[in-house]
Amino acid sequence: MSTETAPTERPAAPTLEGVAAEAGVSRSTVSRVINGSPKVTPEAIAAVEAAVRRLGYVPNRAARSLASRRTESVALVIPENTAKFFADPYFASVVQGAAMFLADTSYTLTLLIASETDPQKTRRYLQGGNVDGALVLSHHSDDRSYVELARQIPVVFGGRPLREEASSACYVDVDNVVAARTITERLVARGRTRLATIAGPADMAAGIDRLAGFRQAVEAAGLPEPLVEHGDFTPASGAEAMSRLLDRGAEVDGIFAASAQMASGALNVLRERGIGVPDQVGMVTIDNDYFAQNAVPPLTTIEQPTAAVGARMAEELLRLIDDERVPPVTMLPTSVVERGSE
Amino acid sequence: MSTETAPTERPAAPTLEGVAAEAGVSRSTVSRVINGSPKVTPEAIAAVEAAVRRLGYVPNRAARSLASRRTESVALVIPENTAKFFADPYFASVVQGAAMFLADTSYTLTLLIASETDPQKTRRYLQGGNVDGALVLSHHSDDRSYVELARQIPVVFGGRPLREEASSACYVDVDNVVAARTITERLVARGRTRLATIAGPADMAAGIDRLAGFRQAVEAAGLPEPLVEHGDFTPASGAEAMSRLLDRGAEVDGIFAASAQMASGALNVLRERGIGVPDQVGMVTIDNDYFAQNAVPPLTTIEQPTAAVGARMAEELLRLIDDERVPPVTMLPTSVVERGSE
DNA sequence: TTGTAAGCGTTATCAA
DNA sequence: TTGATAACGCTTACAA
Repeated sequence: MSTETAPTERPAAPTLEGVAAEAGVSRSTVSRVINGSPKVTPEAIAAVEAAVRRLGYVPNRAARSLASRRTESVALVIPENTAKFFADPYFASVVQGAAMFLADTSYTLTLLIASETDPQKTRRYLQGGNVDGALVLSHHSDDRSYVELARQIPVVFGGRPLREEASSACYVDVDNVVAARTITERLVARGRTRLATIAGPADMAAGIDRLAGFRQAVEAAGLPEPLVEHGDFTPASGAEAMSRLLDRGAEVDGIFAASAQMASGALNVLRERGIGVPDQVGMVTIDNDYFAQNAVPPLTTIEQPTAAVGARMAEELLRLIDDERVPPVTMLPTSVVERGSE
Repeated sequence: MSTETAPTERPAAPTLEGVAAEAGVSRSTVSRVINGSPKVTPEAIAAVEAAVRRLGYVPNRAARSLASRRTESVALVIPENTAKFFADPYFASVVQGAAMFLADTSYTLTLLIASETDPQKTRRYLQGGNVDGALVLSHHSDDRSYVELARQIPVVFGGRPLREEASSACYVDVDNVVAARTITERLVARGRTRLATIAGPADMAAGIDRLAGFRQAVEAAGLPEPLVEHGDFTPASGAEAMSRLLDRGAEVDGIFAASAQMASGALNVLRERGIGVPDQVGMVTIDNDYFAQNAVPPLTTIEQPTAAVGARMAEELLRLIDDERVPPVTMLPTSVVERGSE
């Protein structure tokens, strides 16, 4: 009868100590080689590297972290309420950008869903030395706690946090005001004069800024007070806002939807009511995702460098972790994608 | 002159030792309380918990991991080549399901982008004791290495791995054969007789299985040999496949697209060529994502419990980690969503 | 039930 | 340049 009880037989992983023995040097020297210290002789390096290869040695992260007091990992904080977080192409792309950037570094990305029921859990995790820093993709008005967090550990926000007073935090974003103004100007250039907007939430920076940009364009063109209905950036909310807009009875010939998802929902309503785009009403939006691309008709929109936003966030966070200076605000450029829907 | 040089002043985090002193017990007792050991008196528990609260103590993950030899974290392995991984609503939803499930446990989810240029990096990470297990969402033919990996650490696959010989791995999936057959039968029930399919990649289980299910339905109905064109599940590939299908000149009155994204691309081509759906040709697909929902016309499709797949994967992985037995194959049920496009 | 003490695998300090 | 040796903060036999 075998005395083995373990269902899975895993050989003990080689340790730094084992490598030291194999290479005929001390643990310190092995550690130095592993960490690329310059103060090691070529022979020692060679011996250690050979031993590492022979044994298939991989440093133990926990031990390293315990001794060095650095985890080499950062958290990506995602608000739980954004249940469909990943369903949003914008977020998906930002995450992708951050993940790809970090993949080329020694850092690891930990996904942290911020529990609504137990916000403390998130803070405990973040402050418990589990990560060296955090990327926060909230955007919501309740980002208050994260702004505070930024005083405790390095944090980079994706999108301008509403409460900017805490200058210790830095963020990466696009200029939503300019983007909205620019795309609205296309509507104006097409001769649209009775404008309306399906705006985003009034408690999110992107919602506020895009509405502001839209208003700037309307005023600059000397057009009458525009109609405004709010949505929450989702297709369904866009459809509802569009209905409300139409039900107000006012004539509208140009619409700026603050997100392509809302534009997509709005287009469905227009189609149902038999209103042609761009024949009867022009439509422009923001986000060059598949909602904008596959809309019927395809939409003239603003393209944001979403992956670049994520990558830049990660980059700045690592800088912050290394105690380097980073600009408090980084604005990435957007561009217009012309598709004739305006 | 101050002797402080640290740019950021962070007070030393309270340790278990500090809590022990504060509570007037030994470190072991604190540890027991923290870990919910039953062998502690209520008084001791109260004292420790009070001390923990007073000090705001948070256990150090690295130390705990080092001592217990468990990391309490699992990796989500994502193939780098799937550049638009997150852009795929299916993956996004599975990740979401896994993340939400884990959020309610003590486990952490680490995003691991599998570098193509340096596959060893991924294996080293996975085998280096950085995680207690891994969730693999590859689906591709090159999942060979991951199947091997499953012999080293607990692994749960999302979607049937092509090389199933390694029975040490387990996976969670839906029955793609049945799903494809079922939805194709709707086409048949509508009286469609000249069927075609825009199939998925021939080197992915989902592609193979859906094609097989489609063929089963065609044969069962006694219909003639169907036309087959392959795509890679993306909208663009669906459009191209649709074009090829039409260019073959054969009359087709019913199409099964193996993914809603491909169906979406195909619909664009049909629209351009003035072919009405469902008037002239019926279309059914798989995935009840926004591509299916917002297609024109909205598509009759198969709904998969995507989030549940992710949650189940995570659940089984934790079981595996606890050395419990889990079924090698878990099939989650799908359902038909009728929208009249067939 | 509680405490003592020996690790867990690295890094870091300080002599040599 | 190298090597002892002491942390790092926690878990876990083993004793009491």
